[in-house]
Amino acid sequence: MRPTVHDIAAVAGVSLATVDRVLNQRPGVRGVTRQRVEEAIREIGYVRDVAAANLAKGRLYPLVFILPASDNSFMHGLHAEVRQAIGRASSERTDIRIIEVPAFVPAALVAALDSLAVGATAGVALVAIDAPEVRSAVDRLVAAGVPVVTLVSDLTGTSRHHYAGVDNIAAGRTAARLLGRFLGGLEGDVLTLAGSMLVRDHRERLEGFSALMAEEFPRLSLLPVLEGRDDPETANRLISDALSNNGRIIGIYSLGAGNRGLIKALKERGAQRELTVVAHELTEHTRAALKDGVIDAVLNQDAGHEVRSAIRVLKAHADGLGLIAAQERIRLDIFLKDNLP
Amino acid sequence: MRPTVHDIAAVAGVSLATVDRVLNQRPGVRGVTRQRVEEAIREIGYVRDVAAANLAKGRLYPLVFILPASDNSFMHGLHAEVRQAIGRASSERTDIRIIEVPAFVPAALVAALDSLAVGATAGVALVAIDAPEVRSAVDRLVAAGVPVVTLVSDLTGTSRHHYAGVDNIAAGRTAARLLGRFLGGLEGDVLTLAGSMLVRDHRERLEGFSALMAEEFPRLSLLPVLEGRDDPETANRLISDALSNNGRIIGIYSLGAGNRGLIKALKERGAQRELTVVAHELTEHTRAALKDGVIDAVLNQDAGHEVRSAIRVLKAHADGLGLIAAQERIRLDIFLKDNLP
DNA sequence: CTGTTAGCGCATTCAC
DNA sequence: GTGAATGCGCTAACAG
Repeated sequence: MRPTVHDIAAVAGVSLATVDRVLNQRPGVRGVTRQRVEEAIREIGYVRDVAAANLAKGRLYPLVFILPASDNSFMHGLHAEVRQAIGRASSERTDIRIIEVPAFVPAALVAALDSLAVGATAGVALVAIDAPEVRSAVDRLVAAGVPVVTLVSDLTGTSRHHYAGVDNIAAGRTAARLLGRFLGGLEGDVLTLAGSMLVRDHRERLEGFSALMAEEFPRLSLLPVLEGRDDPETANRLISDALSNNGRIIGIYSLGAGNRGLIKALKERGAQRELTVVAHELTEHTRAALKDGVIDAVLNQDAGHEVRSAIRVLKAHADGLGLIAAQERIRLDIFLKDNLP
Repeated sequence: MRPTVHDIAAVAGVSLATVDRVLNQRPGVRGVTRQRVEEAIREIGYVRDVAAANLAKGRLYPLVFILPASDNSFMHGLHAEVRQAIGRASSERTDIRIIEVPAFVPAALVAALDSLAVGATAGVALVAIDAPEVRSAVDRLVAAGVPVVTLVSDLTGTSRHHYAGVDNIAAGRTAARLLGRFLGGLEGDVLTLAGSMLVRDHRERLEGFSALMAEEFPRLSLLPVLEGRDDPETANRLISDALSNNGRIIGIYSLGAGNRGLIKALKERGAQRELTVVAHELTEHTRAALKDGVIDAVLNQDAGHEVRSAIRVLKAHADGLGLIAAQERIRLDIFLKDNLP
């Protein structure tokens, strides 16, 4: 049988209360006594039973998810995953609240972060915007002792504890290799469509894509990036115009959301053009386009995994526990029409 | 506050013991009383606190993993993941035992399955061999009330509760499309290397690969499958011979393990031949080969995920709980040299 | 058949 | 500073 607090108490020759004080680093124990208890703990190899502790404490984890109110399928999916997590709240001892903020507006994000009552929240997950004021707001929160996890888009150079999302530079490079190899030895122009260069994930994808393209596929030349604000309408217009004005385009990398608009534009061109297309995020739209052959590959991040991971990480951090690193790594999923889930 | 057994007892006007009997479907309760309790449960929306229940029971989950003693990196990795799970045993209330059996020997697997003391084991995970005697042994175990999960390779047509592994037909199709597209419009022969047609996963991969090749890449013709028994030496010899004897080979699909031998053969040929290669399972060998450009893509199943999933599923089944389906889906990972973990 | 009671491992009052 | 006692939600003897 695995040792308990009673065993510690017996070995150290103190009472349960004292053991507990030491375990939870609370004051009111003489240095010598503390030493004795800590030695006993090490000696018998005690490890705390978290489940029992949580039961006794009636512990709840009040978590906050700050999500952008973007009207695209990926963000809808992310919202849905958080709501599903809310549905599991009782069995996971979590109490999750969603704060919606306008997309791409740093001030709104800062306001949301600052609104959080420190002490009343055990952890925060946010889809970060890469702006200085957001950085400071995050740092303030962390300094106040609140665990913070970035979701989908990271915020480097801050003290956030963890990033639950894919490696976007690797994503860009992967997209470039797929596009380059799928195009064989062809020569022509490649179009890139982003949401906004304000968010780090999009910038990084573009960076990785451009770098590998330059290194390995010199016969393909990159057109200046288009910014569609992850909005289907805008994306549609931008792509349509570009295809009309440039007959040399043979490949497209859509690295943001709002692919509905892209797909519409591609379908309108129809069989006129043989294009190879790589897009991000598996949604009902990209899935259908993949099946139809309108899109050749979809790179994806599993929103459900990201949300579950963020929760695990925040909880673990809230009570100083360890994690299974491999379990928290968010993979870059590559979908062809053959391996759709 | 969420309702407890006390609330049920109060509403139903019975004692805790009776509530418990109903909750755990134990005898010794009159029909009417049972009804009354069940109604109270529904009325107040009670859900059992599993952690508290396990604490009170001192519950342990004695699980058994039956693994083949194959000498290849993938199986070594799988073993390692199970051992890591054993390291987490105390916090997960599991007691995991590994039974090693010779690879590809149905009788050994059957013996291992039959050796399991029913009642003393809360669940079994096994890398299945697709043979009739194995089927019956699994069915016997399930009939005796032991939850069974197949790992890596499935056993359809049995009553096993769950399969923790990838969709191997989809894997084969995906490999075919990658190879086909990477080869552009080239014409030539494609070689397939399997471990053994005895295991279902290899058969299915080949099936998916052949089907898609025939459908979409008629200019590539498939050579008869080679069986390397997942053994590096054998694989090396088979591949070397094939490459020497046939100059038309332009692509290779290695759908089993033992890739060390394949890679050695490829390196010996060196720059003499421009080959496009897709292999399975990310190991130190395939990873290095991917980086070197010897292999173009690696399809992988995350052994860690498979093991953790098998454990979650067995535990959930052992006490009749639900799962998060998406969390238990084992993805087909596609690795290019750019998105290696 | 049903109820009382004493834990599981830990945290937390409230005395001493 | 330290300890004894009580309870978290649930289960399992043991009585009745």
